[in-house]
Amino acid sequence: MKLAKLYEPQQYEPTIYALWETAAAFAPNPNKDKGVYSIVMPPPNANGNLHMGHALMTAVEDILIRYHRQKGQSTVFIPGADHAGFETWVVFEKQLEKEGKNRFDFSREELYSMVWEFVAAQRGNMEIQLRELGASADWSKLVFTLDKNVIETAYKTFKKLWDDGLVYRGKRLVNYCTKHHTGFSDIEVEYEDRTTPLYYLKYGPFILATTRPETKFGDTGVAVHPDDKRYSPYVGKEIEIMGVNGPFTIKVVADKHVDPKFGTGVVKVTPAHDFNDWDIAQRHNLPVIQVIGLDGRLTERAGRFAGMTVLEAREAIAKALEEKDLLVKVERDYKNRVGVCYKCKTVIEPMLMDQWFINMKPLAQPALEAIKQGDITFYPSSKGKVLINYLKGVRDWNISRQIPWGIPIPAFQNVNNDEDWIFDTRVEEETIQIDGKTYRRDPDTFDTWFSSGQWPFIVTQANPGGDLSDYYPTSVMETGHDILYSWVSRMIILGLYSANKAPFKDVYLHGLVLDSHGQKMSKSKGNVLNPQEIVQKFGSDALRMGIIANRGAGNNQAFSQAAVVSGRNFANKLWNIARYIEDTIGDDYKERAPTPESLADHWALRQLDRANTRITKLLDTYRFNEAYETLYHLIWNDIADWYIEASKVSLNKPLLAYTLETLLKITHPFAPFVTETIWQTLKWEEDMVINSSWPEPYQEYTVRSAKAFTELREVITEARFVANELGAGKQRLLFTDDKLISDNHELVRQLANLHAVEKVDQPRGLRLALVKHEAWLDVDEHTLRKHHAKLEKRLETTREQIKRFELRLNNKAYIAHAPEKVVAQTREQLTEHQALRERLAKELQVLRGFSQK
RNA sequence: GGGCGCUUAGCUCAGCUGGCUAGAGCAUCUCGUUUACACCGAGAGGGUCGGGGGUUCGAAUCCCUCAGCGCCCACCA
Repeated sequence: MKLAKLYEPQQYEPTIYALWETAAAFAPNPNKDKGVYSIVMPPPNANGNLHMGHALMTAVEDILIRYHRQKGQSTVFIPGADHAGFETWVVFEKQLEKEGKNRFDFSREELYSMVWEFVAAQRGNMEIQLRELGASADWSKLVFTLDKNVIETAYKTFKKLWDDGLVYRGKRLVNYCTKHHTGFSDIEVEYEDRTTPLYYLKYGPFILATTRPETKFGDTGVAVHPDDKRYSPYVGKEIEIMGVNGPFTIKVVADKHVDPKFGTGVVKVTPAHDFNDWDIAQRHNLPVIQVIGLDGRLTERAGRFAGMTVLEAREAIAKALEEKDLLVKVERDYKNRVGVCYKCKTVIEPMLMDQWFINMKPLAQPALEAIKQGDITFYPSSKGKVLINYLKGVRDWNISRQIPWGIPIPAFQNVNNDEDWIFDTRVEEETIQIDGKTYRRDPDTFDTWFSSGQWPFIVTQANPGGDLSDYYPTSVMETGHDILYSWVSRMIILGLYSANKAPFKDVYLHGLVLDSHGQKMSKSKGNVLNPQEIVQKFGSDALRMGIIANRGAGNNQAFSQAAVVSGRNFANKLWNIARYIEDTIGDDYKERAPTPESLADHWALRQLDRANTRITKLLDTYRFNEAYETLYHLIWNDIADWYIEASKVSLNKPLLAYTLETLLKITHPFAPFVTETIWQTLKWEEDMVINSSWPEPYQEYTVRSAKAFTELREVITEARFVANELGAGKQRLLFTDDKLISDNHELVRQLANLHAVEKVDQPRGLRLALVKHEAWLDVDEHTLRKHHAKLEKRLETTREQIKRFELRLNNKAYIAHAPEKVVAQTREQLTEHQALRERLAKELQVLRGFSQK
């Protein structure tokens, strides 16, 4: 035998993957007669390692890819690697710090090439890991997010937005991390509940509450609600305030933003350091004064407090105010929500900066319509609603980042005129000359999402491995639900804008893979599971099946090692089915004519056909867990438990071969390695299962024979059940004149583990509670009596069920309204249960007879 | 405050357009080494589908309501 007793995945997986790769099995079929199918892989971070989320992502995407490839579509799975702008920059800068270096000691070019080397050293790891996960991606089509074509396309789009007036340079408040020295877009900011003191200050004639006394040097107004009678005399007036650095005057404005019920109903307005205050200042023409610098320290404007950090200044100023008797009280345990940097948790400072913004409203409109019209279908559908809700309130997108690791923004500013900006892609030059004027380049880079938002059309229409335009729009975008806004929405928006078509037809969103206790995996908690370790331990197929089992779309769910173990066992089960078949018919058996002979043959063909139809339907609707469950039951409960066992009594070699071949084909998307290993070990016709065709519906069986087999199954199951209950060891089964049992007595004997199945003239012993057949277990009176109580209980349940069916059928409305099929089914059930009742009652009578003796 | 979910067996979760006795994996109990498989086989127990109301011949599924939990967004001077 070629197949070992135990399937040990580690022994085969690398070889199998290499086999596919050298055979170029992942390349799209040039024949597009059956249509095209494409998935663009969300590019993993080029310098990182894969986590469980990637394992789930790969499982789902690769199942779809392999399935559609087998269906004969020209299928491509396009891999990518992400430079991951800010993410990678954070890791790099940390390392730089460790070496005692500072980013400001280097030029942009120097830093860029340093990070490039840093990433290059790591690159390849994640590609190896994707291979381990079995991703059948076409590696010749891999795109790195900093490839020339990517940058060129990003520039083209930026130019188009520029020309269309959809991108603008604006001095705005942006979310700024003072540790990482960069601004963010609105959706990148995380919010946390923090305890902050709430200071009540004397402010001229008012008392007002603030959490940020350190910004008071930037105050340019005081605001009250327009309807607030307490303060209406002051509105519009300039009032004098005593401050820590002496008196100053300030204007009182009325603005609806102010909540009269909060604090004292008076707000100081600091336009340069608060988003709402900025808005108030815009509405009332208040000046803007910056008192916090990009380094997070107070500026000269703060007088003797200049140079202090925000927190230092807060304490110092509060103290100074107290000394001047300007501090009324402090609420120490006030809780408020503050924006923090999602990497370092530093409090985000709203900072007045010149940045490039994309005007989102006009761009979001077509995306909204596309989703509403159903041009894009979401799985789960609720995520479509979430996205619509987001797009309706979408705000302008800040795409400038003050980090060197990314695509340089192709814009230059006239050194003599701040307002004069031009588009130019000569970003490697610090300054350029045009018409005798000198322009200095923008030192910033694009937000990573600006280029990755164009990913689907970049990798299809500008793929360095060849034109893949025919594969745009892609078939489905599969990614994590946590990047619905940051990525999926931008892809839709920019796809519609640049390529005039939504970038994908379907969106399938998976949830987070949590640890076994339902906690989010994170390095700090130390609960991160490494997919590689799981693969090493249980095999790639096991991880794939374990991670999709019992998992619905869009929901976060705990990782279950038990499910992976179950997947490993399942792979082993399939392996052993193959072993049995190899042992029975040899490893080079070629005949596959699936001509059913025995009842089991007919039944097996029907089960295969039914399962195949069902799995096909489920995969077409992204119901992976149900598809897997269906497959699991087909293989384990139908084929292994029944058909293989039945074939030991009546062997049909070609049909056995056909069964295995079909199983390998439909299992392949779920368990690519074990199926290919078996396929390669047995010499099947087609060279590789990855290239095999998905089985067509096959109905060359007779339903009557298939049903007859299910009746035999009932006989066997009942015999097993009763024998088990009696606990009296191997039994003898008797029947009078039953053709089905007579014809299949050996099958019944073996599968029910009986001593013998015999035809008798006078039955004796315990009659089986069967509806359609009469059979007895040849047990003695003593055993029979023990069984009495159990029989009574069964009769009782049967009676209850009959009552329920009768009740339903006596309901005229039910007969009138329910579909005929359902009614007929109920009638049938009633008849069957009535027959069962008769038999059980009769049996009990016999038993009572014994008891009375 | 706005939006989106979740609550089903001891645990983790499936259950599509309402229709078999509500399912799976793991766990539990009983029996079993019959050469494909102990990563196994045969069998069993276990759920008033969060509570209440409604629509319907029929509700885990649709609607309302209450309770609990979670996520996202906005606001928090």
